[in-house]
Amino acid sequence: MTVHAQQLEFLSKILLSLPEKWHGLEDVETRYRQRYLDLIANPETRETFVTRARIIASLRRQLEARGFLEVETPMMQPVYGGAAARPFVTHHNTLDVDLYLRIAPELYLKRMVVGGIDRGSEINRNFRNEGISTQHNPEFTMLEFYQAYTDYEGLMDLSEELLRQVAIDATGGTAVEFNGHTLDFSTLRRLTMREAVQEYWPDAAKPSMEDISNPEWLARHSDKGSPGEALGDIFERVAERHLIQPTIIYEYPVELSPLSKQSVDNPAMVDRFEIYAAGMEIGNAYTELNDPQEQRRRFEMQLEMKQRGDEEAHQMDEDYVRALCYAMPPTGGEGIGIDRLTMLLTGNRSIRDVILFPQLRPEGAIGLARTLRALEAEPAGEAEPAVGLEG
RNA sequence: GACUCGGUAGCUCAGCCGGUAGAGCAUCUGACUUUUAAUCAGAGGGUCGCGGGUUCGAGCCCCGCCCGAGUCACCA
Repeated sequence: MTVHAQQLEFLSKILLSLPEKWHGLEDVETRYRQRYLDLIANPETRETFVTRARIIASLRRQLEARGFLEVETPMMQPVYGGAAARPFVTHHNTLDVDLYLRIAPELYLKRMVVGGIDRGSEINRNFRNEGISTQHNPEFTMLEFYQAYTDYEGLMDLSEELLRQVAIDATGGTAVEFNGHTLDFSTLRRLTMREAVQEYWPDAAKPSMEDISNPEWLARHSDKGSPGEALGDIFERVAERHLIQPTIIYEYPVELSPLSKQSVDNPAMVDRFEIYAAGMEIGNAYTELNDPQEQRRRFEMQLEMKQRGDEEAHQMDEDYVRALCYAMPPTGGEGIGIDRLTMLLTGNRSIRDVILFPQLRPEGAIGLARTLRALEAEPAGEAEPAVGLEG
């Protein structure tokens, strides 16, 4: 084919050479630091972010169809809460107050429920001032949704429906390849935390369910201060990494769950579950504690833990307790980590591969000024090809 | 924070026993005119992550540091 060009217009300058086409850009540091090059050179990177958008759109569509109102709550909070994590601190000059970047939107979304918005959701960033790993970025995206007049069992069913459909919308089916495993999102297996400890106990001599409820047995197998914390500790060490297929783990110890409602038949446990897949926690849900007096006691328990040196213990949130005093209906609430879910549905093993611009250590001087000056110093005839070719 | 691995041209990488820094692609120039990474010829392109040390001589050996990845710890 021959093109008879009558005019040629340059749209933009390109001053640095692009990565090679055949191998693409493989250096992971460059891929993260200069994501624009990664997107240009590696089509599969672009595809990951297209899929990420489909995942979020699917969740939005499904929640909207069920009557959830999408809202936005503060990212800058005078009191941080809703999770156990160290926060980032910033300062507002005019008000002269320190504010925390939120570690979770939970307490505001439940204030919303108190106000009569019975179904509400939020998809946005949380910030946690903690380690960076293949599963942790300091800012990450969380879907949280709250539904009045349901409980954690209702949320188990809802979670199953949401995840099955989001897998279909993102990948075309419910079977997803991840790290050598085929994950089946058509159903969620349900196990109690104690059942999981028993099932994945490493020795042939498995503990009985009575053992796993026995404070002495728990104390023997963990150095944590309370039976509940010990159970959580043992579960994480024994079972968590084996939870490859999407699984619901339920019945959590009350010590680990200051915002969850206690089980009717066992006050040591709360009506809470987490969703695991590929050995990762991707969701967390519970029947919300809606008794203001009990909530105040739980916060006080957290304050004691803080005084004993637990940096991640919950702060007292007086206004939240005040809100509960106006009555929060029985409510179920859930959070799903969008980044980790995207990892699973796109086959990426690092959270950095599903966050467009992940957090990295500062790069230091780039030294581009000299390069640009050198290019400018070149003779105009070489640097600027003729424009306006006549055919 | 600990351990392991890595950092050489724009990109992907090689570099032996310590002896003049290489290839392919990309870029530029010329030729060619058959689109599906890869036609031919030629040219330009390097603070071998940074700093010290050993040595006649260090990309290579030693020490320190920086950056990254992975594993572990942490992240209930």
